[in-house]
Amino acid sequence: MQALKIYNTLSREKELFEPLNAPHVGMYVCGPTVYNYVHLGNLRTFTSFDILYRYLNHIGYKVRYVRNITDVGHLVGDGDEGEDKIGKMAKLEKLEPMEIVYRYTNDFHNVLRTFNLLPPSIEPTATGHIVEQIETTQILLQKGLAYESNGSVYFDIEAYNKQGGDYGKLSGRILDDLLTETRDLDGVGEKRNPLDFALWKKASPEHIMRWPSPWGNGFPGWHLECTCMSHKYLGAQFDIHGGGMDLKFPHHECEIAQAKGAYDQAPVKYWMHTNMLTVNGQKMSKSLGNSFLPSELIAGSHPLLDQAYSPMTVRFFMLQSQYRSTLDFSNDALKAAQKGYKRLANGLKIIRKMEFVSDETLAFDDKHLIEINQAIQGFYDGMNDDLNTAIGIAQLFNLLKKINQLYTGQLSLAILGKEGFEKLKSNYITLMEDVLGLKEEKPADWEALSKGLLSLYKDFKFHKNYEKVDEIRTYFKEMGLLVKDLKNTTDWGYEE
RNA sequence: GGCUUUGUGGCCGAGUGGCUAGGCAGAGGUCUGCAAAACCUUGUACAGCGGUUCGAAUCCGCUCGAAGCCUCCA
Repeated sequence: MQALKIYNTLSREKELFEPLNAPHVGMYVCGPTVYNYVHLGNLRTFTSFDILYRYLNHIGYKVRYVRNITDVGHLVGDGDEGEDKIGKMAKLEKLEPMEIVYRYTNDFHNVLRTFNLLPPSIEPTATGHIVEQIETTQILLQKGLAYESNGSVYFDIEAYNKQGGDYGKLSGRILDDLLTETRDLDGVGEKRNPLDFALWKKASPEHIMRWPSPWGNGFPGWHLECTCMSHKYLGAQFDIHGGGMDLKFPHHECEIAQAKGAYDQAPVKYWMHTNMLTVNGQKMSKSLGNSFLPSELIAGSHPLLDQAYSPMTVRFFMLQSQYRSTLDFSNDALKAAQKGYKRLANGLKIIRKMEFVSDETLAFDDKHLIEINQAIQGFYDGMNDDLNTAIGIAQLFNLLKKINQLYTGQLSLAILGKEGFEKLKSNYITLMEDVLGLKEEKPADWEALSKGLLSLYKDFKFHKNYEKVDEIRTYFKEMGLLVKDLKNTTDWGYEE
């Protein structure tokens, strides 16, 4: 097993990853609120955890990866007073909330598939776990860590900290400072303390999404779902919890408080947070209006884009930086990424078809084997150091050099030796495809090629070179297609 | 204002006490019908100012710049 180190937000240090129940690993990642299309910044976070998931699997762990879908409870605007995001969209578009949820859940899944992210083991939804959320709320009430107020239930942060809680530890906040800052704010309303957050909210008469509860009709608070679902599927304690940095406070802080309060133990061993994708130095976010949809990127249809970029180009671009660094989006950077990715993809295409051929007349030189081993080791060293995909990619380029040398005949297979070749081939393919998830993008539309081929066909036919004419017909036939000689033109069609 | 980061060559982006990151772009070369690709060679970078050290881009301090969180956000 590789000695993987990951940066734990809780300790602010890189720690050796030691699962609670090796070889099993429990991993929870905060998924999207499905009230709108996911943008590129969201995608970066999920891509980072896709790498973690892939790498853990690759080095032999059995991972249960839970990533939720938030389909209720996430409110618009300030704290606990705003409208439900999904309910709002439903009203706006005159649709059922569930129609909103499904539309954007489908979009989310399509995007992730396009960018070659593996699906999680379990993808639970908040609305599917109302019962669990009510139960957890009851436990917290019983323990005196929550209170009911006008049909809503709030988590009592002061009570929690008096009982030994450490609200603020994850994000480095000092409770007294938080209290001082928020004391001036008005509109505390139902809450004893402005920091207290909703576990259960009473539904106003016009609120669409509502469930019966011991406190009347209402809906769960946003932070609660993650606590309940991670607890249900991963247990009271699990290994990894991830999400974007912007969720550290208050969302993850609240999760810790709820779980510790209800189940008396710190829920998570390693907290991981991914950094933001920026555009011209500013965080990409919907409210700033600088976000791209993945579809706009692929189509090149956004005013800030010079051209279209393929999904794997974007994936490569993201993997060139470490997940804890901000990554600034720019056309120049993406264009450079495109060239880099295409080079790697060419390597994949080349090595996949290459087989070892021995040649007794050439002497084996272990220099190349050593270099290949170093590159492979370098890849693992990089990945083991808090998933440094930038180093991983750099090592892939070192392997690529050998592949290209073989391809162009500047290095012969015999000199490299069978062991070196097999290592080169299997590692290059596995590390690139399985671990980094960078696959070949084959041209989906072969219209241009077929046009060229038909043009040659016409030429051969005109010169009565029927051998070549038949050869071209065979190429089409192999794809289930048929060349058709029409009166005025030549075309292809599907073979019936 | 508080908390947390961050400032690397033309661009992107790793590294972090002494040893080549890598990619893109640029220059020279090999190859080549032309071209492309590929390969080889090529970059005296680490915001500024002090300090610690035999030695700092890397540690410490200050200054300046940037970002994130503190309110929904991946």
